[in-house]
Amino acid sequence: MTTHVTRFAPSPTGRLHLGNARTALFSWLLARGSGGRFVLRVEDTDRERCDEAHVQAQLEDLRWLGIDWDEGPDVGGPHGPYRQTERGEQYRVDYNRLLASGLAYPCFCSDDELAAERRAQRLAGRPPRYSGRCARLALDEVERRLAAGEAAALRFRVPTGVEITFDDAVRGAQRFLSDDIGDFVIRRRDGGPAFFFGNAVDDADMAISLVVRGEDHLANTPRQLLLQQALERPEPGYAHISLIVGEDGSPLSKRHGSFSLHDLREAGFLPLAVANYLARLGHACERHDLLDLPTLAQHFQLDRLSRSPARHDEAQLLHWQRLAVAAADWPALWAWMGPAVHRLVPDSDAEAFVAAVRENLLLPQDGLAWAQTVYSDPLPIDSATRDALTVEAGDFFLHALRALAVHGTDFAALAKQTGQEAEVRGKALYRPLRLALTGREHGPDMGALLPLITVERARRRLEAWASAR
RNA sequence: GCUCCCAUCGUCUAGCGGUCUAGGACGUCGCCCUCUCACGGCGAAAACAGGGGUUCGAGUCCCCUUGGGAGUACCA
Repeated sequence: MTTHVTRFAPSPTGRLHLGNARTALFSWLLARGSGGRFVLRVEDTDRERCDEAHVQAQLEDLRWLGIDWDEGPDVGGPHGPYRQTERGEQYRVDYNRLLASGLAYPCFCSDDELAAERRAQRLAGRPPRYSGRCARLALDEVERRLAAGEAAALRFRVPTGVEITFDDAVRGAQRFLSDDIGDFVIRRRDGGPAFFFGNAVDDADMAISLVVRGEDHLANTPRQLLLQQALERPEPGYAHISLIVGEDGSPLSKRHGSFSLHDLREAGFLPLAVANYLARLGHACERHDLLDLPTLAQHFQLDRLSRSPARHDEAQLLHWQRLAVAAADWPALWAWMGPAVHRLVPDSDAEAFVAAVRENLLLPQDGLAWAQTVYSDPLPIDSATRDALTVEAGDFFLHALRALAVHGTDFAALAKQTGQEAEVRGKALYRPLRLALTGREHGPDMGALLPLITVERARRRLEAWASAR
């Protein structure tokens, strides 16, 4: 098996999106599954939108998911620094090389001029590409303007009539024409590296063997290949994975609900559930059971990645969540349920409470609801519950009360005696008991629940019903 | 506009010219188990976007149409 050195290069402009998280996970899975390395690089060149808080938040999101890295801004490594804003030294060398060989040239065009140019091209039915105006400037004019302190960006001189081909690891052979690509900016007017440049140069410098990224970068790849060739740098392999779309097939966006990793976490999804879900979105995993990350990595295959966009599906996420909850141990679930539950449930009941309700939980809020059901005193009776019970025989709860006095929280014994005295069985026996004791028609095993409810609360609940008739 | 990518059950997908009366998972719906729900077991409904080719033979190869998506930025 090929050893993959992969990377994840987020731009810290906000929280980690579900799609980015999947890209990160796939990259990590490939590196770990092949015994390779995984590098984290921060592409923080957009000074307007990037900030340190976002960097920390994204690293935190990644760690939460279970992803770790061998090299990165916080752990260092042989190819650092791992923040693009700190790589000015590295970039300077390459800019000078390109300048010296005439492969790059300063561009003095203003944003307005550029916009006008594009508009005119569009109107004329031509593709909006840089005209190359500054590419033809006389050398002495360039020097004069530079000397006069005029701000200039740096553009890469794209060769004409060249065919750029590469073999995408998921999409196969790709072919692009250099004539379709306009000269693009590699250094911004403010001196910062433009995406195509920093991204391509860093991938080469950090010895990345496989760039895993969203399909939206597919058409960008020839630009980066051109740059790497011009700089005589090694070309990494590329794997362009399909994007995640919303349930309606349109690109994921705010209107589809919460889709940052952080939002999912806040909602109470377990990291293992999210990882298992993501690892199967657009990837045909032969295993259908809940897998830990190392095992997931073992079963992750590049050639089983789908080429078509994958829809986010809440039902599938919930499925993995169910399995993840079932697999978690009780202290984990207890912590997961959170302070609201901890306030209601006495510490001494914690383990028993989790054991009783765990099969009825999908999210922490479900735990809260059960805590309220068990520990509220008195238990509020809603009209639906009242209506559901009107059909029951009058003395039923008196019998139940007597049985409770004799058997305490032994639900099996309590039910048996109540059934005998009230002369009911099956559903006619268990339903009203459950309804009166919990206020709900469905729920955890009563044998486990009743000891938590305690004899005292159970008696008050039954009395309320006995006197209500 | 131009360039590129994509197209199998509702969803994620298997399928890499014959073994496909198209398989699995989730979801849905039955039945069983059961004090309820869930779990588990059994079963059902459910798809090759359309049209042309190529071929003895096409879900699988080619073209067109349609429908999605991306890029064409001094955003990544």
